[in-house]
Amino acid sequence: MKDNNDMPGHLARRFQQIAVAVFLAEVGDAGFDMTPVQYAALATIKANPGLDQVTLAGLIAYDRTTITGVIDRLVQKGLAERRASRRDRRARELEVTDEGKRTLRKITPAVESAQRIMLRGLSAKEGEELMRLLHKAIAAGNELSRAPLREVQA
Amino acid sequence: MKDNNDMPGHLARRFQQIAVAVFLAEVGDAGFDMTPVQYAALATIKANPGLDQVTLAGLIAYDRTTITGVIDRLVQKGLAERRASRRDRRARELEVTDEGKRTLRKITPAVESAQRIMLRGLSAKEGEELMRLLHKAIAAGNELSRAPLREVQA
DNA sequence: TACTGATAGTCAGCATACTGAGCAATATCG
DNA sequence: CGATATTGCTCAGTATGCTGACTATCAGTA
Repeated sequence: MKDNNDMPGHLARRFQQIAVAVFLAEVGDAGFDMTPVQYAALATIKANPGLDQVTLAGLIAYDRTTITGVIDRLVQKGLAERRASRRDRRARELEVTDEGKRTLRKITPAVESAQRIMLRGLSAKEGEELMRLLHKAIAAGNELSRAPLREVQA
Repeated sequence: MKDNNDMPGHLARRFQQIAVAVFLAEVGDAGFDMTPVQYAALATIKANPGLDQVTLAGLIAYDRTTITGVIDRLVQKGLAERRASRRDRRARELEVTDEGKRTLRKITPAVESAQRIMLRGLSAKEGEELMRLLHKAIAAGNELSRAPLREVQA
């Protein structure tokens, strides 16, 4: 009888659950109110100023319907801006505000600390191996979800 | 500049995202409408007939407030029953119905197929190593989430 | 036994995620 | 050019997951 705990799907869920809890705890202790999803979106906007929502979704593998709400909240907190594009009036160009940049700078240590904590049961070598295997499994399954990773076109 | 894709938290999210999509696709193709969370709950009730909701939550590491809705849906589909306990009038005893048992039997091949697909990018050895590392990381982080795994007391 | 604390379950509220539908704008092709 | 297809975004609806609060009940103790 196969136990739930021997199923990769169940382990995936539990690891993610812990990862989110650790992230929120570290970031919260540092005095910030931001989710992992919001952080990834904000950091990606900063690295690609002026990108549109679909491109952002592709870069971090979010569903396009999820991005809408995430950006709503970043905008509402004053960390990002959403402007109509002039080249394509359907699209919204995204920018990080000055306060968003300040927040990103100050929050980074807590984010990095969270990444260490969620691997604290593993040696450095095991941690790297886990990352490698996750990468490989994800690459093979990328197209199986509605929100696959998409590279930017040059 | 550390990329999102080098952060274990982000990889955890993506792997889980793919795992859920694969599960829903396989189970849906087999003609069933069940989520990974519902499946784990139903299978665990079947393996521990008469258990209460808090114990169930501990066995699969769900939050107790999440369990309520999951069981609501299992009951609504006619797959499980919720009865008041006679020993403790606060508690609800959970059972799998006959149809729930039939469903579990018939759905198992699709569930196992999903587990294989989500590891299809890895060799058998790599798949086992990924499971081992996830187990180890999860064990170390178990107490960091609000819904840790709890063993049953004998 | 009365008081205190802990426990089982639910609920409201918020934040992902997804399905499917729809609108507006752009791209493509006959 | 005009019909059609595609694309960017949003919205309604559903299902996790969590925080925090609340009720009912139970357990332990003075």
